[in-house]
Amino acid sequence: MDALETRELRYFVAVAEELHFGRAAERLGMAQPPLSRAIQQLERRLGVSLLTRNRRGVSLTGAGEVLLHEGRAALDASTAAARRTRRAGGADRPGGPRDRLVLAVKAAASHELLRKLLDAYAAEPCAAEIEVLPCGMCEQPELLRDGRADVALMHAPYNSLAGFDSEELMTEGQIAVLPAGHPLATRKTLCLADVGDVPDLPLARWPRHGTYPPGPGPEIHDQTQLAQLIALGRTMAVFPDSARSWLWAGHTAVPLTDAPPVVTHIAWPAHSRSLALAGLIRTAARL
Amino acid sequence: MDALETRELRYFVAVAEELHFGRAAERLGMAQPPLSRAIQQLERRLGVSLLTRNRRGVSLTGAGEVLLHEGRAALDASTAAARRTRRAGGADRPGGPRDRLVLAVKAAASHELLRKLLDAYAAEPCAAEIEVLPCGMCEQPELLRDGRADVALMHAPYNSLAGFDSEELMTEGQIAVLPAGHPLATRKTLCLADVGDVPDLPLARWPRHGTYPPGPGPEIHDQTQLAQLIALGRTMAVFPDSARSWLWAGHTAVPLTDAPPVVTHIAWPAHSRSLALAGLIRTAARL
DNA sequence: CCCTGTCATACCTGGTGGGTATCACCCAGA
DNA sequence: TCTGGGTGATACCCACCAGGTATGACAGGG
Repeated sequence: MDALETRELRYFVAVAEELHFGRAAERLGMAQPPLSRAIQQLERRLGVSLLTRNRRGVSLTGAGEVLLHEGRAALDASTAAARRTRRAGGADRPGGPRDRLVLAVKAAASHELLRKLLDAYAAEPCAAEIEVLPCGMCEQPELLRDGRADVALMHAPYNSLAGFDSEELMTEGQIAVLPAGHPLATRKTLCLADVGDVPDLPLARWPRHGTYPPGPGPEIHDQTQLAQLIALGRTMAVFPDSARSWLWAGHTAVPLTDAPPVVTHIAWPAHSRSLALAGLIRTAARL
Repeated sequence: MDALETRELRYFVAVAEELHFGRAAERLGMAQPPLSRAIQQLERRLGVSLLTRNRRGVSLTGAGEVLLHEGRAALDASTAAARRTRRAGGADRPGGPRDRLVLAVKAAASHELLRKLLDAYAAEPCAAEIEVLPCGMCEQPELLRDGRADVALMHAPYNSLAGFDSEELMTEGQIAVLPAGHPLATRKTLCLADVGDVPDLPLARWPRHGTYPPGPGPEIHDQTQLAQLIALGRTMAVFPDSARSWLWAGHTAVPLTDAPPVVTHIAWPAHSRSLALAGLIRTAARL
């Protein structure tokens, strides 16, 4: 049973995402006819039809959907192989560059825990060099899969730990971050029902994989913007307790009594076998 | 950051496993010179040296070890993409073949739980077809990774669930399976210390990924052979409680009081998005 | 009915993957 | 020290095929 060529996967994923041969070809930096032919050959090789070419455009068959998912995973694995190999390059020459780990952390996350972790790890004998890679609210899994990161701090239940190994580091409650002047801000505690549907303070919406969930709240793309909008009394947001560290003067934090606790994990690709990573995990587990 | 071509990975993995260009080329069905050149090109492309060609043979650098691991994973992902796409082929045509799931199960496992699961699932409306794939004692992860199976029954702590999603199905104790006439077989219970080092009954050894752990016991490669050797009084083995279902007349099972419990899980690749699979998992979780 | 936008087909070309022949090197053994 | 077997690297050649251009087939929309 033969593996698909990376080129075939790259082509198919482009077409499946664009649902348009011309645009896909442009994105791939090639002409449309060879792309059409390559997809046909792929379909013939697999003995399966992947796309239905109906009048005015293209759509995916069931098998096409499967190949889109699996193909993305395979491409990620392949680029991860290239990246991690490059990063490991030369690290075994004595006197060469030291082992190096890339740790993905939400840019918006509190840095208390992170600092503790980095300090504790740096004190270890023969610790590797840690490069901290700040990322968005839910892109750690992607970074781990395609090899841009080796290990990440994730927050259940916001991030899914599916497919990774992980260790639990910390559990905390959640707070509602409100404009200081708002009536709700005078309360000692709130529950989810209180904050879910406040007409003048619709919950801000974060993008998940590039698209925003529906709802009345404003669309947010970075934390400063959110902080601004809260201070202006336009929106509110729900965060883990440790978010108190970045609150502004115009903000008020009120504990949410019935919000699910947020659990910070350190997570890494399940098949990792690096000594440096094992050391970091051991350090983290001891915190 | 470009993904590596499948061909490059296949070549490198072959060389890294054989540590010999000639044999690797033979295994790949090609001549040695183009293989040498391809590996050189790969090293140049990555800007990293992967192999040290010393006198009399080849060995892996640190980066080479990384690429061997990551490359295997990428190749598995790629063949999984091909296999799963082929399997999904045509399943969306009305009247075409139904959706089909491949369930990997240890050939030696008791079939009580499996039968319950299959019966319950078959009763579901619009259940997919389940193909049961019997496998060895620890190859389920491999089958899931390279797409030969979609879902598996695994036994913690014998199988590692790392990298998969899973649901717990059943917990059971363990027993020692002994020759009926042996003095130990008269005991009501045993503990691990009792069975670990019996001079005339060394524990049988199972292969793990093709190699046998060291020890005095006989090397086993299938369950019938093991049953035979136990009945002959040459060895003993430790199994989950449900293994009682295949005991022979000449065997005696004695509960182990301090052996870790064996937890049967249903496990599947973390990124799966198939409706049929979701149905099977729901059924399993309700058992 | 033509025009436009889409994907497929036909045909050509250059790059490259793979083959054969051979070299360079290292160690073993006489 | 010479020689021979076994290793990976180099030189060179060829055929195939990935990719390009030009064009066709077909469906809607004005």
